[in-house]
Amino acid sequence: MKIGELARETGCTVETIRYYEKVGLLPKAMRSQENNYRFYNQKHLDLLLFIRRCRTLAMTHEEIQQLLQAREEPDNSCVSINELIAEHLEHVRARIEELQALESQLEILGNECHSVHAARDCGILKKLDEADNSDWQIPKTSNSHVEGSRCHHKKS
Amino acid sequence: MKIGELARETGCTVETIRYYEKVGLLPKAMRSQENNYRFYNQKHLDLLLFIRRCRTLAMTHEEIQQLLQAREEPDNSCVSINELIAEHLEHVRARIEELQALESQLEILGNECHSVHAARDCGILKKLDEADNSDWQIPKTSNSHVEGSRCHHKKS
DNA sequence: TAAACACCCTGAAGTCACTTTAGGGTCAAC
DNA sequence: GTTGACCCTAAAGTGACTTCAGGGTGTTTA
Repeated sequence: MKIGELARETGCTVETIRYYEKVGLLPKAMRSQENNYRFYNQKHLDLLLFIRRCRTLAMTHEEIQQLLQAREEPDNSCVSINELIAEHLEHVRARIEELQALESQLEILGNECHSVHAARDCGILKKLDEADNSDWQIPKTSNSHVEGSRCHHKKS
Repeated sequence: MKIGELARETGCTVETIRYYEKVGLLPKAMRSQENNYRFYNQKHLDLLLFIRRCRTLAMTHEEIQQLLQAREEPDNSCVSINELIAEHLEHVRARIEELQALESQLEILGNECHSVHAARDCGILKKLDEADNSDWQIPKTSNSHVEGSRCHHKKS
C-alpha cells in the first residue's frame, strides 16, 4: 500500500511516517520504479501500529527503539521490557504530581482576585508581583521526560 | 547589577535571561560604555521575578505577555486576567486527566507480563503487537498547551 | 487537450522554550 | 603572563513533530 493508505490505517500523518523513516524509527520502504513512491507491506503496518501505540503511551523514540530491539530478539529475557515500562510509569506519575501541585497553585492564585475591578487592584497581579518570595519556591522538578517535564534525559 | 547577579537573584540562567531579552519578553538592558555589559535595575528584577513565577505555573510566553500588558494598564478591567488564569487552570486539569488515563493504560500494560521469561512470551510486547485495535483507541487529546499536550496553540 | 483535484516526492525551516556550541573579550588575583 | 570567573554574540541543537517551498504523478471532467 502507498503512504496515504498506511497513514489512514494507523491514524498517523504521511509527514510523520516520512519523519519516522528519516530518523530510523521505521525501516525504509520499498519504492516503485516509475515514480519512486513508497510501498508498504504488512510488516511495516505492524511496526507502525506498534510505534503509534508506544507514542500514545508517551514513550520517547529511544524507549520505543529499545522495545523494538527486544522484539527482534525473542530469546532474550523480558526483564528490560518490564523495567522500561515500570520506569516510564514512574515518570508519568511524577508528572501527574507536578501538575497537581501546579493546579493547586493556580487555584490559590485565582482566588486572590475575588471580583472584577481595575488591574491595579487585581490580587492575581499583586501576587505575581509580590516582593516576598516565600510563596514562590521554585518547584523541585522530577527527572521525568514525559512531555511537560523540565528535564530531558541527558545524552552524554 | 550585572547579568550573573540577576540570574542568581531570580534562580534563572544568564542564557535564559539573554533569551528572554532576545524574544522581547524582558526589556533590553542598559549597557556599560566600556565593555557593553548588561546592567539591570530594580524594575528588571521585578519583571524577571514576575516572568519566572508565571513560568513555574507553566504559562506560555504569550500568556505572560498578556499579563505583563495588563500590568502596564492599571486602569483596565482585570477580567482578562481572571479569564487567562481560569483557562490556564482548565488546561492543566485537562492534562492531568490525560496523564491519569495514560497511567491506567500503563498499569494495565505492565500487568500483561507476570514474570520474567523470554521476550517472545512477554505479554507487554504481545499487547503492543496485537492485531486487534480496539484496546488502542487513539486518545482524544485536549487543546491544552500545558507541556505534555499533543496540541500547540495555532498561530493562524 | 487543459484544468482540477488528490496524492506523491525532497529538503529545509518552523514550532516551543530553552540549552549548548563556537569563538572571543574583560577583569581580578597570583 | 597565566588562570579562572564573568561577559558578549550568533548559531545550532534539543525532541517530536509540523509547515513551507517547490515540484512530479495519476485520474477525471469539460
